[in-house]
Amino acid sequence: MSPRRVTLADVAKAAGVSRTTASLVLSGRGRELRISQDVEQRVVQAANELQYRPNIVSVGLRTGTSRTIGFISDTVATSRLAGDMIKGALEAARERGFMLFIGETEGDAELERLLLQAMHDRQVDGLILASMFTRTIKVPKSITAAPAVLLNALPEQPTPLPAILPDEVEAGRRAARVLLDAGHRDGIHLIGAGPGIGDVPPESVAAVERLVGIREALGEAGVKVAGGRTCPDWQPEHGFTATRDLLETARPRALICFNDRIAMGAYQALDDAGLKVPDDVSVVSFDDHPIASWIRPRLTTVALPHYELGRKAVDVLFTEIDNDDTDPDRPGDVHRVPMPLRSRESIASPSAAQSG
Amino acid sequence: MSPRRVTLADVAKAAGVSRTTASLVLSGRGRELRISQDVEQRVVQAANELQYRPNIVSVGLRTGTSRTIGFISDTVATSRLAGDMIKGALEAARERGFMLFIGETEGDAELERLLLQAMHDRQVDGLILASMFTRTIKVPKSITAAPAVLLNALPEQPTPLPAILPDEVEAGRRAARVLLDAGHRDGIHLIGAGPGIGDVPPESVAAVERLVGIREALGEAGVKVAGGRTCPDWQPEHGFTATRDLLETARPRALICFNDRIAMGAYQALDDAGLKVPDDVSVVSFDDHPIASWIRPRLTTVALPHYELGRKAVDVLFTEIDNDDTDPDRPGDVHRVPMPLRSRESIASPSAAQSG
DNA sequence: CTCCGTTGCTAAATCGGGTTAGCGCCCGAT
DNA sequence: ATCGGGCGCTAACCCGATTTAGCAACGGAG
Repeated sequence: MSPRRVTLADVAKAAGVSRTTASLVLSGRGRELRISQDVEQRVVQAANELQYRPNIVSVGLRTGTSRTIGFISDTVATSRLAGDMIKGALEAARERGFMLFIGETEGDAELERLLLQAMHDRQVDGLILASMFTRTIKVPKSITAAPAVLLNALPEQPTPLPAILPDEVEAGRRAARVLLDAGHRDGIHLIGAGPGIGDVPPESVAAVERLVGIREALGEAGVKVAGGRTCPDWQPEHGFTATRDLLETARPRALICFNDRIAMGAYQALDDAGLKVPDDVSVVSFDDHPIASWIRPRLTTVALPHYELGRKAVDVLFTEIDNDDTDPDRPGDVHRVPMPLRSRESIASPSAAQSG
Repeated sequence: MSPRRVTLADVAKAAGVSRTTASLVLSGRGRELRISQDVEQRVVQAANELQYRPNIVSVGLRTGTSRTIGFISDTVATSRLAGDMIKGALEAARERGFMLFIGETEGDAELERLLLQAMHDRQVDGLILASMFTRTIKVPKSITAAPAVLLNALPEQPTPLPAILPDEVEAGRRAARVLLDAGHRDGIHLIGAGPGIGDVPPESVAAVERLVGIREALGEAGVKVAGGRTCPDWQPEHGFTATRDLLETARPRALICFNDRIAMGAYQALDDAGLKVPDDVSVVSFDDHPIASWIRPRLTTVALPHYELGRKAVDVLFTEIDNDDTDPDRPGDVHRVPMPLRSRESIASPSAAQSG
């Protein structure tokens, strides 16, 4: 096919030295092993002229490394979420000269096992186990063959693996504070979870933590949640029905929607009821999904930092790779990545209208 | 760290044979090379008991392959588009025991060069060069080091690389036919491109081809496009302003929007003007973005088959890998993947109202 | 009895690097 | 003249597989 790759032997021959010498010079150990300036220069020049690049496969065989990390997620296709997370991981890895293997388990444990095997067979230097929505996962035990971190997930059983998660509690506080700052005190309703601390969809870490943050911040201001409705699935249609049902019995002044898709449904229900956002009802939400800036008025929302999560996962993974002396009994650190507020036009001060 | 991997030497020792024999048996060449049943059985059993898995890095060094393909795209983070494309490629690759390297160029030629290098250094068996929106790209010449295909992209200069693209012309015809079938003859306006064949955003293959298909299908039915407005960028806000401007001078009966985000903006403008979809105005669009089923009424749209595109790219790539005898002067085949219609609720027969 | 061919297996080379042990040379000290 | 030691470099082995070339044992033909 193409002209054979340039090998170290070619460089050595061109420079008139042994492969050993060429290897020492090019791996930067020439100085410490007293290779002469003259030889060093000849080797470097030969390498440049021949455009030599070391074959990473060969290096991998000798050293057991591959300059590669594996990114295993339950799905890569849900919204742009996955894309941004992968992008962050990709860039952080590239900065260190590492490539990314992508794998998708679709929640299938057997597939996950095969994928881990395939990655180990390729001698990955580390693994990222990612979930596309924040939740607890069962960590496969074969994971211990290489350093690993959990991304957007917490282990069901205690493990020494570090976890990288969005700071959902603080996000909840932030959403609540936006309403408080605008002057809201009454008629604050939740759509997607709540009002009680137990009213959350199963397995959703995000729901629990956001709810905790919301209740904390409101509580500190002496404000009570007026009501809340749990949605079985956080999709627009459920946001719509939950809000429509709410409007039959109450006149909310502000809605905290548990994600942007729910908020979109809420917008539709408010519109049907002839209520204007933000003049009649303020709306704040979570995620910063692309639609948040497509719907009108544009939605104020607390953003999931997907890109940063991906970067952070790689950063933490590299510290794991570097100090290999981790205590297998100490549970892994949990790293929280801040969720920034995106202020848009869906919040206003409560008018002098009726409360609910 | 972990107990050393089981190697072929371990299996050979356990079976009481040489590494050569073990290798022959396990690679299925035992029969042809007259290894006895007895020995074959001992080797297979030893391999199973020790849970032997060949080290792909080592195989790679010897054979020059890696059971890995590289997926290089301009960006992986735009909408779920990329995710589905990657997912399709991922599954098709996995079915053959291959893994996927992911890389992102961000449109930077230098980054692309480095990425290609990094992949060649890892001896990828093939490459997929993907674009996140259908367009023409400049093919880097170092690509020839391995079999490659273009995904969602056409080469600027003729190359022997095959290309995999959505069948946009047929999609255009399909969109037009939906309206014709519903009885529309007058007041059909285009939003995003047209009405003339040259009225398209630069570099957008999709715009040109969709427009061609639309004009063909309408022309065959003896129907003329009532008007069209080009959008500089296919985002909701531009769909909104284009539609708002249109409504100042015309009363359309049907809109063909060039993508779903534009259609979303069009919905907003129609709503502002007090026009109902689909009773006053029918709307058909392209892409089947998630929002198409979130907005109300749900949008009839001709779907981009991202998942299928990804699969197809891998399929075509493997035929390239298998017959290595490609003529470097013959231009590569162009494979078109059908774009299926998603019928929803945004189309109705034209009412007896005024035409525009 | 010798020669030859088949059968069943293995030694050794190979891929492309990294790493260890050590070789030859020159210089200064004894 | 001899010895010791630093200097500058290289031979040889290693990683874990595949593949080529070939060896030993056996049986049948001449």
